[in-house]
Amino acid sequence: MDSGQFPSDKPETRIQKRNREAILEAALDVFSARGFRGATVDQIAREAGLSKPNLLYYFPSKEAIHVALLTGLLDSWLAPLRALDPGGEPIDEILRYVRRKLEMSRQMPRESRLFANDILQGGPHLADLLTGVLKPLVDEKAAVIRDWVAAERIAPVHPYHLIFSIWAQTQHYADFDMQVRALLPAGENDPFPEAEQHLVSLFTRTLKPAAAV
Amino acid sequence: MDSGQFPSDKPETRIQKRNREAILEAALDVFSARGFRGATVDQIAREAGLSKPNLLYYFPSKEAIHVALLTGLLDSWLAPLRALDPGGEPIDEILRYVRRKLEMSRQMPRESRLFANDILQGGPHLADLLTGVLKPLVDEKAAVIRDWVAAERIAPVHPYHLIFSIWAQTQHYADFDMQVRALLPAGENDPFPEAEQHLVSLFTRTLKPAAAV
DNA sequence: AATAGGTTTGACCAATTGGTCAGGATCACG
DNA sequence: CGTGATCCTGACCAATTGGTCAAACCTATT
Repeated sequence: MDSGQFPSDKPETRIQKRNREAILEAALDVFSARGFRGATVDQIAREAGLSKPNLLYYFPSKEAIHVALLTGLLDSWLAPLRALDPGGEPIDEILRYVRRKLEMSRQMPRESRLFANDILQGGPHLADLLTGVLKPLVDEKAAVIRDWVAAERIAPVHPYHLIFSIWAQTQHYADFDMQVRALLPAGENDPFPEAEQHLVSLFTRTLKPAAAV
Repeated sequence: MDSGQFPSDKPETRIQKRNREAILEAALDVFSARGFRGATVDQIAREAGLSKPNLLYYFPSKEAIHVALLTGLLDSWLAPLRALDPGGEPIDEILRYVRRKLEMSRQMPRESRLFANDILQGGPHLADLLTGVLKPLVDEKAAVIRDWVAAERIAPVHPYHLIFSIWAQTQHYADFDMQVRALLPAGENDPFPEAEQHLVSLFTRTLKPAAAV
């Protein structure tokens, strides 16, 4: 149950770089669309333009590809939360976070579905990463929110559940895209502009403190 | 690509009833935990206490079990939304809906994950049901919300996106349960009471109209 | 051009999986 | 009790799948 992709001491060849990237790109496509078990190594290889044995020359196993993909993507996936600035204006900061997260659902729906697929099934490949790198980050930012509440700069709100609210609603537009488009009236084919308006308004109302003393 | 479970003219025997129920119960367990492709007929059969050929005596195929499960469950899954009463007090009605939906996430997480798994992957078995039965219902209730807004009984809000907000946040506690529990501080092992408080507060603030004239 | 190391492939394998089938066991009912 | 319908099973099958391997093929360096 190794993570694959250990950094060998030898430098990476041009070919290695190109193929590893092609594999991860193809794997993102296939894993996010069909889940870990639903994806086949053959599909990934074909989409990466390689033969199956050749793909397995670069990664020791299907699982290793999946883990390498999750680990490699986690950082950029968490960047918006990292950017939440304790020194900024609370409501601006949180709204910026909401907007960036929604933008990621729009631009990187495959990544969102990739994580969702794994967590939905108990996070067999993600659980460790979650408690290892996500939890400390969330604890840190939850503390920031708690302080903003204590200073009465935003309305009282449970920090962790506020974060869950942001995740749930923004990622919903990536993970459940099919449902969203199926249900929205036919006219508008791009849900995101109205989603942004809606979420900004919802969180503004949720967070604006009661009229100052 | 038949739906299975056509209503035969012959009446159902005791044994048929018992076994069909056992199969669907086992299938709910397995499909919700591993997704359609990740589930095996053998697992379902074992968990239902039957042999694989015996299970296939009751349902013609794995797909038929899945479809029968989804169709059979959809109604009870949508009951809370159906119960939204156009004649009731708007904010009470919506909050009651939020509470019932959250309660379902708590009591029926498997059903939530079952639907989530399918929609996540483009809804191969759910798309038709969605546009067929869910869409009319959502259109109807969105109209109710639109009227409440027009009558200034709740703050201005996009009806469809409000519904998405409710779904996303309540189902989050079922679908992403593993993540929620991994991230929440260790002390509290039951996220739901605080989630309810949080969501009630969030939607109250979102919906309460500006001070009356 | 030789050669050593990196890259690619076709052929293959064992395990798993969805599904079939012929026949045996059991049940309901006259 | 007998008999037809229902219920159940072991053995089997074809297809798919993750992974291996020896040999062939490139490519960079001397």
